[in-house]
Amino acid sequence: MDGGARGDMNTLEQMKEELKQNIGAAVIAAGLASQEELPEVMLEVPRDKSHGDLATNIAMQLARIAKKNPRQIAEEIVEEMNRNKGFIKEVQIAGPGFINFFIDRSSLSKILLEMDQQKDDYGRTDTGAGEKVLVEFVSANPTGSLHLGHARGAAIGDVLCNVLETAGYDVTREYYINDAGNQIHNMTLSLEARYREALGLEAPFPEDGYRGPDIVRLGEKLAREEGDRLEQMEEAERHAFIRQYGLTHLLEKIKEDLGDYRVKFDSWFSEQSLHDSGAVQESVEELTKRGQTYEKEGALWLNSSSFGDDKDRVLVKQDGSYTYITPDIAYHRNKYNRGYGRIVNIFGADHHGYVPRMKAAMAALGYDVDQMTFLITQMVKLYQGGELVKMSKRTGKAITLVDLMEEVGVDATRYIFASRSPDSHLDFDMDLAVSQSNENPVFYVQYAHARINSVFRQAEERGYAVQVDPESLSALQEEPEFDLLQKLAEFPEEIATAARQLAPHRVARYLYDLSTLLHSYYNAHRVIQEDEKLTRARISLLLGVAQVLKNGLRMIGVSAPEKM
RNA sequence: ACGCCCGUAGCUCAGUGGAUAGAGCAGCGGUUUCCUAAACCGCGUGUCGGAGGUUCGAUUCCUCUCGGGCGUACCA
Repeated sequence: MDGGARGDMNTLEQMKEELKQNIGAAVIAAGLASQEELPEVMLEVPRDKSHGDLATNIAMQLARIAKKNPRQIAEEIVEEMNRNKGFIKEVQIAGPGFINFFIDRSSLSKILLEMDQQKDDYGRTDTGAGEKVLVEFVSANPTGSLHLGHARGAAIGDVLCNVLETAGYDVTREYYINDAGNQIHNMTLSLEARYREALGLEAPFPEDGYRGPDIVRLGEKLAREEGDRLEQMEEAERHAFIRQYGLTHLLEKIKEDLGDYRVKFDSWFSEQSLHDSGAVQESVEELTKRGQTYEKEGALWLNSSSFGDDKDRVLVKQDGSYTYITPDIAYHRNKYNRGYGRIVNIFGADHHGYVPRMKAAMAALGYDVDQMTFLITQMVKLYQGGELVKMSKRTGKAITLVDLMEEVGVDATRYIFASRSPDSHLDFDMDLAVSQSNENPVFYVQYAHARINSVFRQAEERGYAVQVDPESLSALQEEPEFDLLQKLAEFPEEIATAARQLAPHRVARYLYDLSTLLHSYYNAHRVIQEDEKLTRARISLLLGVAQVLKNGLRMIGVSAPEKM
């Protein structure tokens, strides 16, 4: 905890809390419901401004309990509340029984003072109460380059982690390295073949090999560095060497590319370490001890169908080796044992079949499955020149993360992925993403930030101090100014909601909406003008907007330029 | 066959147990002696895929159904 910034409710939250209590008290005072019957009072910001600044549907919720029609109930609640007004300027009953509250606008400008205190911390809440959360994402096999799907997973995972942190969770970002299975053997054979090709030797390519250009390049590099020395080795020795060489370099490249993409992990967790420590074997033994395994046809099976899986799964094959699921069980068991209250796994849709399996395994081990959430990111289709770009695993042809960063840029790529719901099937339009025009939404938000800074530069030239001036705030009287203030006040709650719903794309939407308000305001009202007090007030307001844009863009990993 | 995701305006996508379902793009028409026009303002008759059900109220929840994507190994 860092003192004042976290934990304190901001102005809007205080108002809402106070109002909720007043409403609840009024319901009881009017004899409409007892304390026990009282539903939770819901207060929301109506879409339509003519419906007030805050509204509650409590009267409708009470219809059954009080056995009266909602409008009648609303009347009685309002009757009780009239003695207790405060910051509420006006109350109206509308529609089927909504109670709409209109806020005294002058009270909202206080938010700018809070923001001025909190600066980069504005938006933080203690919603998560410091709960430990492990977020595993990307976790691509170290067998080649990261592609389009990983780019989406990386962006969503990273933004989600930022959101969770801002909402007061204690987040660990983890990448699970599948450095022990069959696919690594495949990588080894593929790299060996490319190495031999680079030496000009006859080299049949393995059936299920990795055909990407990255392995070709790595094979050439290996040939340059080692010459034909490896050819003199025993096969086992050579494979061990190539395997390690490939793993090291491919993983390094993945780290480097993710770094360029502004994604950093706290932890790189090796599958091999689970084998080395005996954790895999231990997990099998634990499941057996719990009576959740059985032998059949020479294999060891997990009784996963008793825990919601379609069928039972093999843990140890006839030949004594593990299936891929077994080390994964050890891995997730390890996550639980590290004491995380919440475990979030972000997977691509092509692996979603794995979810019931892993949940079943954890349930069989006696863990609380509800602590573990799987966030599935849906497929990305890439369009270029109006046509679908085909990917091919067989030929290794695929658009990589590096391609996207080079052709589209990190800001636009991250913004596009971050602004879509994880479970929407995404059409990624390269032409639109690259375009430097108003078609590209990332510029819209960045431009709002740059515009404000441009105003600040002008203001400074004219001798204004670019800082919040508490004395001037009463000059903010225009409708769009109130809209902006209200939007700014909602920011912390928006982040908290995004965290609770594991919905990082809400942040991008929020920033877009805020930018709309800003651009509209900018076009309608001049910041710098004759009236100095008003000018100072508007500078104060824009400082708040710039701060939230900056904080929000930082959260989605997009730059906030001061000039464009 | 079964499981998961999606189906909302011409296109790309938001959204929600509530009031008249929204935004961008595309299209049409306006705005610049004025802090950046990458902007703003105006113009939308949508079976919220379809049918039932729960509810005072369903696009939202449940069931069924149609269409698309993905997945269902002693591969990973």
